[in-house]
Amino acid sequence: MKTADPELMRAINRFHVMDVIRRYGPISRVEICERLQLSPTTVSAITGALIDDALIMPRQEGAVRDPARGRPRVMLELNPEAAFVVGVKLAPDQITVAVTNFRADILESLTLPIRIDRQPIPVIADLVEDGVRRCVADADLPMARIAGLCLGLPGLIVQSAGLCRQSPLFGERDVAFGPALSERLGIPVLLDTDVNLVTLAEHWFGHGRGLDDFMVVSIEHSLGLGIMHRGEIFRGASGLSPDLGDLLVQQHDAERAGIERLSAVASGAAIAAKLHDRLRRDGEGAPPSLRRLMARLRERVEGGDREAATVAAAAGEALGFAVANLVALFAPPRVILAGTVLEGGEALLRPLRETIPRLTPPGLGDIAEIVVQGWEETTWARGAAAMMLRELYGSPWGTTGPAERR
Amino acid sequence: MKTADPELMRAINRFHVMDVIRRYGPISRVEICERLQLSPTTVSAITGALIDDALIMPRQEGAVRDPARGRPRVMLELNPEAAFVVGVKLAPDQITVAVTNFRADILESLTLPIRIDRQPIPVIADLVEDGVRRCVADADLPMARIAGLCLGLPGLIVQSAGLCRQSPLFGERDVAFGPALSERLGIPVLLDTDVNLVTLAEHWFGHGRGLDDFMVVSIEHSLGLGIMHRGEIFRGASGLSPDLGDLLVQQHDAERAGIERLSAVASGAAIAAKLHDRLRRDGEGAPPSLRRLMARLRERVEGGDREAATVAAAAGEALGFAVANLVALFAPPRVILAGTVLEGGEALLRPLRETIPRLTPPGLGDIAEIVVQGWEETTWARGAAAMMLRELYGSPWGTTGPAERR
DNA sequence: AGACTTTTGTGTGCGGCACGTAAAAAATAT
DNA sequence: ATATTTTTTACGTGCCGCACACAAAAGTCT
Repeated sequence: MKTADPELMRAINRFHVMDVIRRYGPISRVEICERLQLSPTTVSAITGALIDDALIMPRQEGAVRDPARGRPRVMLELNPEAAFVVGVKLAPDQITVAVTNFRADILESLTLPIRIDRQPIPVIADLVEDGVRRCVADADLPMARIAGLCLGLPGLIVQSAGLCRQSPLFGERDVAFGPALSERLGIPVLLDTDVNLVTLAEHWFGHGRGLDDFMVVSIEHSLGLGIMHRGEIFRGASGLSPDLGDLLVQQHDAERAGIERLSAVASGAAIAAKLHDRLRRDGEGAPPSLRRLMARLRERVEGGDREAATVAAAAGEALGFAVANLVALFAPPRVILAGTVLEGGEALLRPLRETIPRLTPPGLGDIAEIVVQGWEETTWARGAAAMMLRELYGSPWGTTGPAERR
Repeated sequence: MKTADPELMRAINRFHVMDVIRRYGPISRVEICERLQLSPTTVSAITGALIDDALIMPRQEGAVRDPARGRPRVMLELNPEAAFVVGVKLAPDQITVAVTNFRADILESLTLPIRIDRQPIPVIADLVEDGVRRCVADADLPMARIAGLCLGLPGLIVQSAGLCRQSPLFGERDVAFGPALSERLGIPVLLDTDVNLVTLAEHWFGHGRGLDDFMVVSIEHSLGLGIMHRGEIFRGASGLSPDLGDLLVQQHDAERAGIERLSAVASGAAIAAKLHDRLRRDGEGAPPSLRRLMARLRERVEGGDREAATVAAAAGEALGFAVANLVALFAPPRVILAGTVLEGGEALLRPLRETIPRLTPPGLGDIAEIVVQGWEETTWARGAAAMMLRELYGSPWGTTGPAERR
């Protein structure tokens, strides 16, 4: 923790004001005073400075109040054009790019269904750079107006350094992908786990709104775990976010009992591998995308394919085991399940839903509520934007918080 | 997070100065300036106030410096008599009480080998009250000079409320033991998990010194898990500390495969239960204390008792599994193993030591260093003192940090 | 040896900045 | 015009940092 000086004090309060305007805006100065327990003087000074910086702007209309007497309130809101940011998500089979404004509204997005899995790093960087430049151009913005970029990908990431320690997408370890992109595009680049972006998005706009503690489990090609803990994204000691795939589970189906990494049982990649075998045996080709594959899984299970059902059930139970352990540790009031694999249907979901309460410790069982979040391509993009915007808001100590539903 | 005002600013800096003096004291004002990057003016003002409050005191001697020229430094150090606190630890078979001064030096301690397990709550409270009053009297202090008491016990504790949600020591749930004791003794009482006290003690004085991230696994009657995360004791969402015993493990010994709570395999209580059967069968009486029991376990294993060895090995492996999972989540640079059960010897320790690196994810394997801490009765007592002192230091946001070895 | 210089640590006015209180000004409804 | 509510302005307090003065010892010159 830093020592305090007037500058820090100002930064803290300025950030709070920004944050309240983002969450509850349009909002008047008096209301900000109430929410933050700051004096009108301070609020006026800070909002004045923010208006001068064009980060927020006043709006005359809409100042309704019950007894509409007295001087009308001047509502303040974020200036959507104060900054623009780019969010990028890398997955094994696609690159997605989105441009948002200062309110994390998506202005333009672009999906490239390209298999980047195991491509050389410079090639991936090329693809990302092209995608970003194209998307920014489509949004009718010059690169100079882009304040920053946030890129999410699966793996072990040291966010602070923009370093990818390890990822299923990269053949190499310890890739400084953040600095490399920053160099290419000439803008600040944040690197983070894809699931952390979704976690932040859920916090600002989704099921995590109003909650300072919740957990997101994403089940795509890789498994991801995002933890919101006391309003901050939880990162392990080295700044590494925890990797759900590295958790160990017990296999309790009889044939091969033993300890395995969760990613070997329940990830999209693992399920795909097991299903590919099955499909090939039956003379079917492998579907091109994870989404298609999951649709195929569901068809098969509904068609009575026992083997496919077993694969799905094993995955669901293993996930349940892991989630129950996580609940025991973090006691989150809500667990959000997300990811393409959930489209595999009830064959996977039912065992998962049943296992979690069964294995959760009795004292905590009533605490965690399980929510399944239909995956929207836009969710993560807003998350990436939010992650970058949080930097721009100038947070003195980290995360911000959820937006009010309006 | 609070909004900032000059008062908070002062509180932050004042706390920092206190903390630096505790960690590195005796220390001169200049050195404080260097460490905290505060101006001499500020440091002088703050130390002046602290001296006025008799929390710290100057000391002329010992102001050595390489080229011993110029005005000699006035060293500042904590005033050991600024406050006194009491630490209490409850275990199923004993109550331990210690009185410490403002530097967490133990002045007087007292161990009552009483089985409190399942006694009615008021009886336990009586015993604690008596023990505390006696120990304070032995330290030649009137109760009025005791600034507070911190009590550690196994179970699920909501520290902020002094509430014991659940404990192996109490027959009831949701016992407001903190307020009850506070009422009886007329002093502030903090309630916390016993392992959190040890964790804080390790941070201030032990193997966690200088580390902002580490984990403590305590293996006594119950299993305990203490996590130091970014210099703060990690608590789950509801303020509950995670309970290691609630973690799930796979039993991979053939006879009864399946999912079990770790506490059913590796806790002192579980081992004791299994061993009692064995001892009774052989016509031996059950040893009175956990420590004795563990000695017996070791004798047996060294004497070639296969069944005892199996019990120990199963416990070790299950613990290893759990710890490996925790390492995957928190990536702590160090894991401290502590607790009476470790005195059970290599039969338990070896499998534990072997399992952890085997199951730790490859990317993190080199990160976590495993340390076995010989259990000292004094450790937790200093922890309890530290926990209470931290409050007295007036921390604006939580924990402090390690002391410098001198 | 004694006075002077050098060196370093500590305390004191002063300005800057941020917050808060109180009162004035602004802007509308009655 | 009056009442009411919001916002701004004027002023006071507290804290930090700067520059400087003061304090105390070691070295140095006469």
